[in-house]
Amino acid sequence: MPKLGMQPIRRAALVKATIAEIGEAGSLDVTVSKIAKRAGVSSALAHHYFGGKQDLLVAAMRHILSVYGAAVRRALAGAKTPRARIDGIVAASFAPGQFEPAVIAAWLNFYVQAQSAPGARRLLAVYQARLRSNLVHALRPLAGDRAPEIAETLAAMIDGLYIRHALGAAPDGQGATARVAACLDGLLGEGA
Amino acid sequence: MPKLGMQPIRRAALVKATIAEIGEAGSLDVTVSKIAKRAGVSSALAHHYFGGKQDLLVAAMRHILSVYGAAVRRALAGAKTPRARIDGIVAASFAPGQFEPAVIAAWLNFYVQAQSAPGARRLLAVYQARLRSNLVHALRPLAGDRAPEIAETLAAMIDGLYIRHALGAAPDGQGATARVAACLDGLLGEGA
DNA sequence: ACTTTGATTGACTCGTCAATCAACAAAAAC
DNA sequence: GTTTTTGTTGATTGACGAGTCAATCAAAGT
Repeated sequence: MPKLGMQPIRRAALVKATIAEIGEAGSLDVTVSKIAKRAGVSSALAHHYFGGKQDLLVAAMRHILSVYGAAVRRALAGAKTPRARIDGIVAASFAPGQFEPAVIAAWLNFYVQAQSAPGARRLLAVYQARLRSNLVHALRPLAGDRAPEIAETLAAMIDGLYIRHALGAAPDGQGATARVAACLDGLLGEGA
Repeated sequence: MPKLGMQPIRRAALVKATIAEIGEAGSLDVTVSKIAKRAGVSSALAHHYFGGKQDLLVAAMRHILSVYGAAVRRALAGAKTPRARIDGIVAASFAPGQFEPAVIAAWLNFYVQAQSAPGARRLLAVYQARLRSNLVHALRPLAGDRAPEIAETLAAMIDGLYIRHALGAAPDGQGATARVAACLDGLLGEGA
């Protein structure tokens, strides 16, 4: 079987298996052996393609974030009006895919990691900055100078609603979108 | 040295040490030995007073939540107007004590635990329900029928802003209180 | 004095897991 | 046809950590 060009295939499989394992465990307390077994290889191979357990976990987190980033970009591409841009960002953040157990587990553990792991903190900062930038850009025509602070408020609402829906009874984002919209209307309604 | 009535003292010391250790590690990946050493006792004693590591961690989480609950209750006691009640809840949620590294670590890991540990999930549900109840009660005179949904929105904002401040550059809650107030004004401003 | 009882520990067991290594298989290169 | 490169694993190691236990110590009760 050992054909050429296995590297990217194995890496992808291992990352996928890592995410699945994290989702099943709910935490980063996963073993390399279990991951490797799920990917259909030996644990030694996981160490071969990734330096060690840490690198595997980082790669998994990075993959999750890149998927989310791509969804946001896709949502923004098809939006013409400022309001549609905001709605797109919100919709992407509350898309069904974001509420898969593995994705929820990844995000929550990412927050935990961001406390102490400089790499994770930096990555989180990048994604938060990008989100804020997108929101400010969309809000500028609607709110003028108040765009930055409203963006911060919306970003916090997105995070807060996500966690509440992720850990609450409703396993999807139903209602969250409407709640953000109502809040935005309220904030835009009152003049400077 | 072995006097009588050491049980509560040791338990308290062990809980305190556990929280400190969690704060230092940033995660629940702490060893009983380290905790016991920090509390000035042997690891065997930790197993003696608590059944095992799990119980120790649960006790620590429970303590953190009870401290927060007490702070909220204290804030509500000295508030007379509905608006003062809301401000009190918000102020308690963003009090300096809530942003100590150990407390932040506890909350973030509590979210992680709530995914899969039924006990943690139940505890979280209780505290969220209590927060929502307090908010609805305070909002009723101000918003009438819309109190429940506005409460949900405020609760999400509190959670979201907390996480952003906990993991962001600002290690305190400065600005968060004002942002909640502005959002609330917006939501109350527009009629049904 | 003697016994019971709570407090306390050091030493030990047992399991787990990350990481390493030597070796083997298959394809490619020469 | 040999050598090199790439893919792959089983077995092993070394460390670490949770939980147990028998034994010790000091006070309180009788």
